[in-house]
Amino acid sequence: MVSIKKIAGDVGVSTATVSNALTGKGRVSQEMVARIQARADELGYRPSTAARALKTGQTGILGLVMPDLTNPLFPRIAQTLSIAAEKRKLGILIADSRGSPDEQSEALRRLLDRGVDGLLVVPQKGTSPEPMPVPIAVINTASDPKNAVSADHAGGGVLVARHIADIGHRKVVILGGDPVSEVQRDRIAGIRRALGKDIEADVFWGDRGVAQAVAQVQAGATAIMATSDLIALRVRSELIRAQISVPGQVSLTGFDDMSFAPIMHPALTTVAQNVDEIANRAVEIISSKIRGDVPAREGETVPMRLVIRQSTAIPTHPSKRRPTQ
Amino acid sequence: MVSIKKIAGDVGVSTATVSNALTGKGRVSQEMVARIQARADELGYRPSTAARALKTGQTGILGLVMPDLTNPLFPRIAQTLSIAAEKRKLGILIADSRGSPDEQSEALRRLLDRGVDGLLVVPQKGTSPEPMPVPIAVINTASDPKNAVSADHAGGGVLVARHIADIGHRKVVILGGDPVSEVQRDRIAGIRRALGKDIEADVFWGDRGVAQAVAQVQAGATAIMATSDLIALRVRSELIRAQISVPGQVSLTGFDDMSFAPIMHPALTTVAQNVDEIANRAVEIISSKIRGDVPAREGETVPMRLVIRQSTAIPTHPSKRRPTQ
DNA sequence: CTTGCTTGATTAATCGTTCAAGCAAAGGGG
DNA sequence: CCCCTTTGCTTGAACGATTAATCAAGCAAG
Repeated sequence: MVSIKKIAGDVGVSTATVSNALTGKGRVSQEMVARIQARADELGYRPSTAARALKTGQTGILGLVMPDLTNPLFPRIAQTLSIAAEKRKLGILIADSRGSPDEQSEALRRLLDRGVDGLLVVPQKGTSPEPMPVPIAVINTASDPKNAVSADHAGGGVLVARHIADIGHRKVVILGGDPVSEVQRDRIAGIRRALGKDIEADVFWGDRGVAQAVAQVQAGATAIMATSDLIALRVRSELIRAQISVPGQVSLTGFDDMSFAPIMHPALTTVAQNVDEIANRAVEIISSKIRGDVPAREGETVPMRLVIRQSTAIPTHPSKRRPTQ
Repeated sequence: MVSIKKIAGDVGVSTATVSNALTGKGRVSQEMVARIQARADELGYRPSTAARALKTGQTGILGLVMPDLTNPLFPRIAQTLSIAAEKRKLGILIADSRGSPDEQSEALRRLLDRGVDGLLVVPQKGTSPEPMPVPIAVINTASDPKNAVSADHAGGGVLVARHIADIGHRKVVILGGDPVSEVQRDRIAGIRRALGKDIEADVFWGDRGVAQAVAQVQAGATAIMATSDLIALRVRSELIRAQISVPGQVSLTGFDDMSFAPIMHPALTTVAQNVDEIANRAVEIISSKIRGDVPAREGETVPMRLVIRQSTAIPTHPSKRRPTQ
């Protein structure tokens, strides 16, 4: 390994000067900087992150904790996060909290032991991580806007609900996966708010809810609004089994615009998160906190985007349609 | 931050003794070890990874490079990898090579700069990473078995093909996504081998291939074997549009057992990778190389598993069935 | 009583970098 | 001609651990 010392020896200066020249900090003449740079390049010098970390107390590494790396949204988050982090010369160390809050704390501890400079946390359903010795950015917790960046889940709910209302549905089913999830509760809250009281809406949850939703369609509901594409796909299967066509007899919507949403049949109308924006803001928050600045736009929510595809349509049976005002 | 020095001062010994006591290396009396341990626990001592890394030259961090973090298989790989690594007290730093071989090299370089002890690489389609200054484990390259661990893609092909043959199909379509991918070529090779020459099989590729496959079904093919669940789902949509039922008129198979495979309709027959096994072996290879041992079972391939669901069935039309011998 | 071995601890160097403090030379102002 | 400031570089300590070398003491054997 070629160190600063080697370069110093070759060029005939002290190590401090080399350090200064390379980092652009102290006072070094233009000419000297050039000579040192040149030699460094020749030797293929790479600074030792370990030494630097030891001296400065900063590793340049961010820890990323996800509730379950198996989460279908994880790839996109991880990717954008890693790109955003890289721009700021930060690395990302991953940890999996495997479903349990205890494991989440464990994961955080492990990351801290590794000396991360900051933490990016997508918290376990229903938990909010305790205060940490390093800056932390919480992703997608709806409730607590402090140092958190989240999609506007309620706003997303409003978007789909309005779409469904606009095209004339008046009896719908809302289908959630797990009532523990704040995110899903927020989405539902948004949906209900936008539906208003003109429109009849039942809320069902989980696997049992899927069956209930189908039954409700047979009882006259014309739209099913799922809080996740995964749930929507499950419903879709049940609907086929029950010989109910989409969007002919019932409209179907999801959330998150997962990989399969555009290629399933019919292509699913859904609400997409602006993952890029979220990831960038999260990293931005963290890195400004690390620098000691006050992060801008902290706590602001990121708007979602309605993606209208083929799974939603005007209710066929005129009697079920809402009269246009 | 509490350091070894603080503990040494408190207990009244030298830092060397503390280091020895805590790591269990040199010669320290039982009693002294206990006292030091106790004090360390009281103070909540955490060794500085930076200092250790600087001195020993080992960071305890593995770099993970994936061709595209958006890959639907990534979550499972990342999760198992991170668990496997953690067992061996290793961390995982991620990097994304964003589709291009150049970016892949870039990503590798960045990880090396961060001082990783080893590299886990899922290579870009059609590339194999050049020799590296640290141990490397290549995941899912079919061709070069050297320090690589891969699913037995060809074997997986054999499995589905045999299944399809067994239930009596005799005219089938094989549908690939991208001919550049060695993995997909291997899968197809396995399929063809197992089909033998009794069975008529056409191979199509990409988006255009989807349409061709559907046409071929209309011309009498009774099964479509896709090299990925994603492609299978796409075909499924086209089949619905063409009013062709699955598995009634055509059987459909995929690869990889992705999240949506069990919940789409009909549930997809597919071939699953043993992701756990692959990840564990990869980490095992790396960590034994780091320790300087010769890794066991290097280059061996990991068997795939056929998951039979509802998308495959005996061809309905007797004339299209293969006569049972 | 001397020699030699074992045990349990210490000393001091080292990893590669950063950074405050210091210092010599040059230049400018009075 | 002297003093002060600026420039450009050096000195040396420090970060927190590891580790080879050393050493004192205790004990057994001869």
